[in-house]
Amino acid sequence: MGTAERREREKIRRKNDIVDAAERIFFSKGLETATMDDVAAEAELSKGTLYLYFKSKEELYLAINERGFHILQKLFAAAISNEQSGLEKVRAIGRAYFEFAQKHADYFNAMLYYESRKMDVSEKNSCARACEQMGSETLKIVAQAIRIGIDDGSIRPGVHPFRTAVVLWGQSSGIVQVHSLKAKHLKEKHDVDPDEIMRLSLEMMARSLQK
Amino acid sequence: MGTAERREREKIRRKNDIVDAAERIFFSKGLETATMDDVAAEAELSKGTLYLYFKSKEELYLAINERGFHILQKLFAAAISNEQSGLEKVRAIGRAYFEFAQKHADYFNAMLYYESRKMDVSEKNSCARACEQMGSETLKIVAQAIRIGIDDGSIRPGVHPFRTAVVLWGQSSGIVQVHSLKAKHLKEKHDVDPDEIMRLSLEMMARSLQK
DNA sequence: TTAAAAAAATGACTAATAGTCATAAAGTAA
DNA sequence: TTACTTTATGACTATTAGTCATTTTTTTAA
Repeated sequence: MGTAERREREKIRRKNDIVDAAERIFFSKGLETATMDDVAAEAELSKGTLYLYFKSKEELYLAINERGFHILQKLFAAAISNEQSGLEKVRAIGRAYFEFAQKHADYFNAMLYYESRKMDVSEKNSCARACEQMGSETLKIVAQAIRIGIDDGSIRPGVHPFRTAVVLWGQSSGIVQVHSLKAKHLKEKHDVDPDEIMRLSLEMMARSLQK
Repeated sequence: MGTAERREREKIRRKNDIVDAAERIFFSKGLETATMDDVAAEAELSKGTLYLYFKSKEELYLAINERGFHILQKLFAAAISNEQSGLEKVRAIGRAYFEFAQKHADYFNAMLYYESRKMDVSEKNSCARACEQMGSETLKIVAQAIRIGIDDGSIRPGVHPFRTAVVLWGQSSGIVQVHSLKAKHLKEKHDVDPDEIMRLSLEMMARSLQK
């Protein structure tokens, strides 16, 4: 009889429902302000039960991060397939990342929150592993696009695909962070349009791959 | 009589001593793990007195950040004056930033911790203002170096100095963050030398300014 | 159907820690 | 010496992550 299997399915569904509730709470109250009691109430569960499914607040964060990474990966896959040349693929990935940060700002901020913290390797949480794995895959996607660009001549030869992918990823993260965290400041104090900064950054990154 | 003045001086010295103690505690225990009781003990003060000088843990963090910004600004000033062409000045600023992140990793991490958090404008703390002010000045230094580069021909005309400065700043932040937070991961999982990533990033940023 | 066993759920409880405040000590001025 | 001001204290409160003994529900098997 499939009792165990059914229970397994229900457990997964339940975890999903909890993450749904956690998102509603975390995204509306802010990651730090929201409490586990809030999440338990929103999920219509006792606190003890909540901890039965997620053994810490961090694990809940990470489950949300994992969802964010999934969205991002899909956007990247779509971006790549829509373009011909390698350079255009790389540009499209950059645009997709910027789009993600804007249209899925909640996920982006949640991911930013955790990415900017040193995570010990010892924390071998399954979500953490999944996120790390997806990060690596993303890098490989960019490196592959660069390789295609070198072959089709849209990217100058001599660039090291993987290392360059890491650089582009880091640079993009920084710009998107600036856009997300300093948009108001840039606009009000320096009369600079944050979207223009993102476009300019994309252009400059593309330029550094050409010639 | 200069009683009030002397008291003012002593208050500033005391605040400094507290920040010294806070650094020892925060830098050794980690920003989140360290407690205000720890800091009070290290400063040989009661907790109540500590709160007389800094009204929150965040204000202490910010006082540390302010010190970090000062160091960074001095490094930038030195970097600029050591180079001739505008492009070389910009490169030197980039190198100085990377150097700061490595040689003053504690300050860098403290700054990163707060920079990556949305700070409300309502929090009109004096240290927060000072940090913001220094951030703006730093951007102006970069923009000025770009202007010099356009004039002396080492940077292509047509770049908008201030916007480009913002882009370079954002990109550098991202790369330095990657270097700081993912160094181990890059080395172990991808066999990539983090320092090489920083050098490559500098080279690519410089390339995007030339031609 | 029922009793024993297993799994899931509960919420009162603990521990940790940021921040407060009534009280006391030290310093200043007359 | 006395009245007043500033500085210092640490016991106390409030909040919240995480635990655990107990209860409720579900499953299994006779």
